[in-house]
Amino acid sequence: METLPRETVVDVLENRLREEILTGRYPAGDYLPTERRLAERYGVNRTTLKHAYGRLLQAGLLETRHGVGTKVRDYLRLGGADLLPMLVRHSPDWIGEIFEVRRSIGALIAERAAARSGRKHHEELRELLAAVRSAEGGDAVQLADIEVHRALARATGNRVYVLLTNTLFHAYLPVRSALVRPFTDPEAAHARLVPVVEAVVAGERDAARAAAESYLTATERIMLEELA
Amino acid sequence: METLPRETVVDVLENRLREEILTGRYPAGDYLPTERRLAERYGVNRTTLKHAYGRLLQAGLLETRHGVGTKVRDYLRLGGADLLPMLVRHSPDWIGEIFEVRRSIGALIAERAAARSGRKHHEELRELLAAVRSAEGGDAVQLADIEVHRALARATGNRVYVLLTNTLFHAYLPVRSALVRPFTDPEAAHARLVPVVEAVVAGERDAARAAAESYLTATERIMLEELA
DNA sequence: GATGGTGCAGTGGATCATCCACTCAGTCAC
DNA sequence: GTGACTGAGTGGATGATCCACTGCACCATC
Repeated sequence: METLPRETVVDVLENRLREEILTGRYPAGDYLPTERRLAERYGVNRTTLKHAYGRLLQAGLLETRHGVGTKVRDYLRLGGADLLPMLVRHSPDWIGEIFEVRRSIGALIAERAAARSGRKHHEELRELLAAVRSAEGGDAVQLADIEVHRALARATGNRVYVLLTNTLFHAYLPVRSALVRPFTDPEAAHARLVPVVEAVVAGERDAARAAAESYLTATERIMLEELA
Repeated sequence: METLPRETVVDVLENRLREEILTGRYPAGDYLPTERRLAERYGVNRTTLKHAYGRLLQAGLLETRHGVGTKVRDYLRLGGADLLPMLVRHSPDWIGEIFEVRRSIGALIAERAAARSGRKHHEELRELLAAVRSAEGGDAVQLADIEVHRALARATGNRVYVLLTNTLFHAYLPVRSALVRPFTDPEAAHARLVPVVEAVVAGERDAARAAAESYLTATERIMLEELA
């Protein structure tokens, strides 16, 4: 059973506003119209608008000052990686840059995991790797694959790598369905991952780094073919 | 002129709720009390509570289903790096892990910047480097230092590195004042950065990587002495 | 003319009461 | 059994209202 997310008014309004900001209709540094005016323009209640504002504020796109107004932040300069999902949704040319970073950090993680992981991690990695092979359907394989990468990040012993892995994964989310190609064949997906896990389990840092790099390069190539 | 942020009711409530979640009073997976009950418990209006909820929802700590309730997400497993600021505020032992990642990624950025940056970047780097030396006061030096790192990230030509740098910087923010030690002497701070910028400008990848690594290790050591 | 206080208009902050939409479990006719 | 229905409880959305804050024009004072 899957719970499908529903589009609330606030969701729609949030997306609309974000789009207007990202397209430059409301340029960075500019003040937005007043809440009362904007609410009227979009045909919603001011309270509703404020809920949408709250999210964009939390996301780092807006900046509010009581008694003055709300302005657009210079998000490209000051924003964090959590902006990526919305940036990708708005203009997919981010994907290439994300892939490059993913490749470098993935290699880093594999190396650290090889250096530091313990028996518990190794067992978990092997289990999750097996799950990739037995998953059915590209979607399930892709998710199983992601679980392996999460486990690799955990195996570094550094929780920040887990969060970073999630951040980069979230960045793919908006276009995930378009990136399912490398995972249509469970056997192939499994085979590509094996060298990485084996090198990590064997504790061979350089091999792990190299294996991760070539794994990521390979899947990346297949994905980009699809997008092109 | 500096605009000091004021604590609104929503701010206070948000922090309070976040703290209760991070301390495990409301464990991951559990449903929170209903909005009406919680609002009453904290002595605020339900609308106000919803504003606070909105932010925590956006931050990935909560998950709401219409007609059912609001539950705590498994943020440590599924959350992104944007959670770091609040995690650090709650338990500072994250700092060590953040430093390690910062070091690796900083080295990565320096290497890429050395490989790809152009004359424009070089000029900007030199200017910002000079600004470190002429800054007055630990706080200003620290900010000038950050600007150099932002510029290094921009010099990679990959915008994702800029966002990642910001994310890691945001993670320090809650304890920034405690990490000002390396920046009390502008000359010393400047001198530590020089090798990094010079290697990048010279286009020497390995030297840039090594210089960044040793720079980050050095500042990190000074910072950690302070915290201990 | 420069200074500093004051009032006002406009902004966002917070609340309240109320209704709508959704979910789920229990009920009941079939 | 099966399936439609109902009601209680949940979050979603609204509109009206008041509060707190900011910036500026104004003006008395010096």
